[in-house]
Amino acid sequence: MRWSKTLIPTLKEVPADAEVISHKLLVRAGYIRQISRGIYDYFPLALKVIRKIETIVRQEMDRAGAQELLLPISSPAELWQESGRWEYYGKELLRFKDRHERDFCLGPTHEELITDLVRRSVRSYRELPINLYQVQTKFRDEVRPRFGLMRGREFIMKDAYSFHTTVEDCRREYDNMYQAYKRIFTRCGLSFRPVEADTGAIGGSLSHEFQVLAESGEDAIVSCDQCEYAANVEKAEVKGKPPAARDISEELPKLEKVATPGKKTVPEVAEFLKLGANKFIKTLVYKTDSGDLIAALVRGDHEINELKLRTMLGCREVTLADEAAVTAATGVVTGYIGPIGLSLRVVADLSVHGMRGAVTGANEANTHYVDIDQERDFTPSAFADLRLAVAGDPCPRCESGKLQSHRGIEVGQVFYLGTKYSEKMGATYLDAEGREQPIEMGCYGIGISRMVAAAVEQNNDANGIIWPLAIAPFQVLVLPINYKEDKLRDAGEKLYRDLQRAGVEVLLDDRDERAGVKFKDADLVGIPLRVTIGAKGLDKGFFELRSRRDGKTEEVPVGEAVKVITEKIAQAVQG
RNA sequence: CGGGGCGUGGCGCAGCCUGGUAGCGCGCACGCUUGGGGUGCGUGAGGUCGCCGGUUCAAAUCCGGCCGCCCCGACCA
Repeated sequence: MRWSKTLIPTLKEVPADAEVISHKLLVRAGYIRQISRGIYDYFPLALKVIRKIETIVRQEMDRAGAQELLLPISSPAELWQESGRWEYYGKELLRFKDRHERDFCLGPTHEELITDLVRRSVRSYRELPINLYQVQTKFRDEVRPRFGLMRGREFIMKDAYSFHTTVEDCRREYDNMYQAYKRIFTRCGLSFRPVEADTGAIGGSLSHEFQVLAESGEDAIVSCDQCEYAANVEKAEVKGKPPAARDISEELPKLEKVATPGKKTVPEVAEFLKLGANKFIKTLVYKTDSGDLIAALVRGDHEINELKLRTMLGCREVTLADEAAVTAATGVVTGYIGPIGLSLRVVADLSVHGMRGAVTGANEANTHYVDIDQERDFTPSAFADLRLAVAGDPCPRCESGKLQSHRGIEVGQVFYLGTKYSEKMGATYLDAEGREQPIEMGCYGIGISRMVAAAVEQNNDANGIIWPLAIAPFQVLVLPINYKEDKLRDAGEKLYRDLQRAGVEVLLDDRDERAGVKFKDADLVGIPLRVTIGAKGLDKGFFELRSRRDGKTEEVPVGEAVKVITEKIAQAVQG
């Protein structure tokens, strides 16, 4: 393509509403423009990148045995009512009515539609397994869209759903998809890590996320420095230690109350009593979705993982209770709550088990207990792994490993769903004995538009974007320095034609702009290879071939340019 | 939803406190100039100052309401 005929509205100034680097660069380099919060236009270059990613995704999905189809973006409420998600999904589901006042929504994901499709078209075990996928726009009315393409409300996603007769076969497909995903992200040139994940609103019991490692990532993940274990912190298990053995002869100090006027938080009381936060038992009162208040205990230097708490309590939601509710239920102001003599149900993290010499609120204002011996002074209704994993924690899988923490951008997720949707929606098949059975399901998503942002987060410098070759909008930029000079223009036009003929994806900067402008735009836009055609070089019979990534420039004889470039591309695609 | 910030030509901003002619840089158009990292000079076009209402002789500026956008939190495949 010709630059002069392509809409690439580059900007000199950083847009005021962009925060992360990918958002800034994609806007500045003329790839995207915001139309409303979390909703963007994709300019021609952005669409090229998206198409490149989609192509890789399609090739690997097809190779893995999946088939592509296309489901509608809007769907009637009835299907969502069947699965229960019309209520469950809440405000994130964008709803509207048609002219007949019938309820509809824009699909945030497509389990309902695909399950409906399969139940109406698959009858026999002979037709299974099957894996169906689509690449399509999704809409989620996110509470807080942000960071450009990283968390949009409208975004492009590849979603696949597989259907099986047995759990084993479904697990086999899960692994098949896991491997396909590794190939996809590798081919796209991303540095990523698969991690164990929570299943969230989709449901199911086994899941991995594919996280692109980047500082700006919204997800915190931990990984073992010795073994393969890696998990989203939401999910990361914490290995509990059994309480230290008791020395019978040891004289334990008695439980005692101390005045802690006005000191409410762990850091405040710790400072006041000159004790480490790890001597504290933090008591947090949560409200469950059924309205119950429960107290959750965790060691003072740790944080409660609300997901673990929710899972343990078997409820959909837990929120920190507000102060008024806490005081109404316990008669104590927050900050001085403690498990000893508390009227609420108490659950405790393993870190609290067997604590001695501990400090916690005494359930009376401005007072804390000190020298608590957990086993002597109180017994929670249950101990469980309830805290957030942190860097330095022992690995839950291997003997000697320690966890490290990273930030990641979730670009893909695979789920084992089981029969959650098939049972609710009556998606069944007849087995060899003629009995009706619910279909086992898995689902597998990739955030295509988010991958664009993730790729830029991982591949940029002070001058702009540096696309991995596999997903770059063009492989080569041909840049004649002065388009008014016939010699340079002709050489540029010829190379452009020759490269196209050789199957290279090439953009020709045929604008009558000064060299500096073209160079700046070239760096910003991030095409991996640049051929600079200047008078000095051309007189000596060569072009300059420059790598956007490392800035290295080599002189290539005019006659060999196409060969050198095609070789370089072939080599990069392979490697 | 809670907290904070912002809304003035296409983009980035000043002006607002202390009411009276709407300004700067970039970009854009034209001319000359320059021609290997955003060239220089000149001329020019382009703005209901987010919207509605109020105060006032007079509102970008003061007051009220609403809308939009950004950040933090809650939320989230």
